[in-house]
Order: sequence, then C-alpha cells, then structure tokens
Amino acid sequence: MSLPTPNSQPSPSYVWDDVTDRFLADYPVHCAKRTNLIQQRVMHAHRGFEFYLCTKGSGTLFCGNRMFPLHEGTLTVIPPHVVHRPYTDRNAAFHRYVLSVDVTYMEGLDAACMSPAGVGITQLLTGPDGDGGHFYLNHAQSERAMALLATLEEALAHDDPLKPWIQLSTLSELFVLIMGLHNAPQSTERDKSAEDSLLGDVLEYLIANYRENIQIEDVTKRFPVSRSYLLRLFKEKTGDTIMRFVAEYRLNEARRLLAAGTLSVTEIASRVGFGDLSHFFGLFKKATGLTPKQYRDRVRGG
DNA sequence: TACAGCTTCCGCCAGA
DNA sequence: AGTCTGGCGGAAGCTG
Repeated sequence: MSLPTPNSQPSPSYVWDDVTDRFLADYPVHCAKRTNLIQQRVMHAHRGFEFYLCTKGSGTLFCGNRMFPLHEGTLTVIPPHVVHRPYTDRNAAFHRYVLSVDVTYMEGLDAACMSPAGVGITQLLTGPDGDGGHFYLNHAQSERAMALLATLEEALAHDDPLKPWIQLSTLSELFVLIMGLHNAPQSTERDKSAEDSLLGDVLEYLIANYRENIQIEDVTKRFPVSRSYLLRLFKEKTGDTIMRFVAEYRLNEARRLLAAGTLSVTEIASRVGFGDLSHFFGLFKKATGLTPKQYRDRVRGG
C-alpha cells in the first residue's frame, strides 16, 4: 500500500494490532484453518507477513490501497505494516487458511538463504510496490497450497522434534509456489471484473483524497456510473458505505499521528480530513472509547 | 440504472 | 488556546 508510513517508518504506534504482534513474538509462525465468521472487522496492520488462502465462500480484501476479490483459490500476501481488512457476508460460510510469519523469522530465512542477485525472500514476497500480491490459484496449485498449510498447521499443534524442519520445508515450498505465481503476472488479472476494477479506482481516489473534503457528488461525477449504483456496489463489495470507509481511514491515520507526533489534536483532525472537530471527537470516542488526548496519553505513557 | 421517500449521521455552531 | 460535549439542519445513505 501506499499508506504514508508503514514501510518507511515502522513504528510500534502505527501497528495498533499489538495483540497479533505479541502473539507473533511468542509464536513466530502460526497457521490455522478458520471457518468461523471474521472477527477482525476493522482496518489493521501488524509486523508479520500474513498469507490468506480462501478455500470456501467469497468476499473482498482491502489491502494497501487496493481491493481484492476473495473466493475459493485466491491467495493474498500481506506484507508487514500494510493496512488490511477482509469483508465477507456475515450470513454466509467463509473458510480460509491464515498463515502469519513474524518478520524476525523471515529475516532469519534471509540470513540463511539469499538469491544469487542478493535478494532475500522478504523482499521478494513484499514485491516492488510494497503491496505483496494477490493470486488466483488453479486447482492443482490450490490443492498443493492447502496440503502444505494443513501439514504446517498439524506440525505446529504438536511438540514434534521435527517441528522446525517441517515448518521450514512447508514454508519454503509455499514461498517457491508463490514466487512462481509472481512470475506469471497474467494470472493475477484473471477473473478481475469491471466491478472490481471500478472499485479499485474508487478506493484509489478516496485514499488519494482523504485529506480533502470528499463529497459523494464529487466521487459519482468522477466515475461513469450512477450514484445509486456506485453506493450499492461499494456497500455490497466492502460492507461499508463510502463515507464510513473514508472516516475509518482518517481515524486510523489520526491514531498514528496522535501516537507518533507532537501535533495538537486540532491540527491532526484537520490534517486527516476532519473539517469538523466535534464530529472527529465523536467518531474517535466511538471507535476507541477514549478522547484523542486520552488516547495519546495512554499510548505514549506505556 | 434511476428515482423517491424515509432514516441516519455529518458538519456547523455555541458553550463548558 | 486547546479539548471536549451537545443541539440542530441538511447531506448522505438505504430500500422498494
């Protein structure tokens, strides 16, 4: 993504999903098949890689500044510090493997194994634009990826003396599989519908302009579809309305600035696009349970 | 895809 | 001056 900071200034304050971070500190590699409803329904980021293989159902994954369709056989690589959020129908089954790998583990792999060009797996998986990747696996690739993840999940669940080796071998094969997908870029565009393309453009516009006074009318004028169609499509694909999406994005940026900088609350509200302070305070408290100043004091105090 | 009518919520303002 | 709350009108959003 091209969020302003994560990759250039990794800051603990930016990574508000510190639950995952603490978990990864204790368990650098974690893999689980999940069939429950998605719990994490806010935009978040953490310091580990996340590999997201959808095995049943459908949805959408907001990742960086892009929106990827999720359905059986899609695999998404989410690099550290990239803000993401899955959206799925709350009433339909959605199965996925979620593999998390801490950066320290990846750095260990880089130290042990470097390509002839001097490029490590961390850099390869992160990709040139820092956004990771999104792939459509064919049946054989999907079956192989699922088998690897199932083996890894099983190995991690037991105290087997071979656990580190199984971990290493399954991850290695998975990474090689992913790098093969990287080298076949045409497959990433397969099945990409006009709707997904439009939605991607809309997201790009919203993220590029979130600091401005965005109005629905400006958005609908910019894209060659009707207002009602755009609102409906956005809600259907993301689960959020356009203005809620923008508000959430602004709040995330405000949290980062509150924790990281010395700007006043008023200045931060203005910088992230909240023209109205009372509205900012209201939304912030609703999202965090704290006023902006309380949030800053708490984060910086400990 | 467009429209209309209704509900929700954003942004302006005043004030603590 | 900066932070925060609450009321109100209009814009945004939802749905048939």
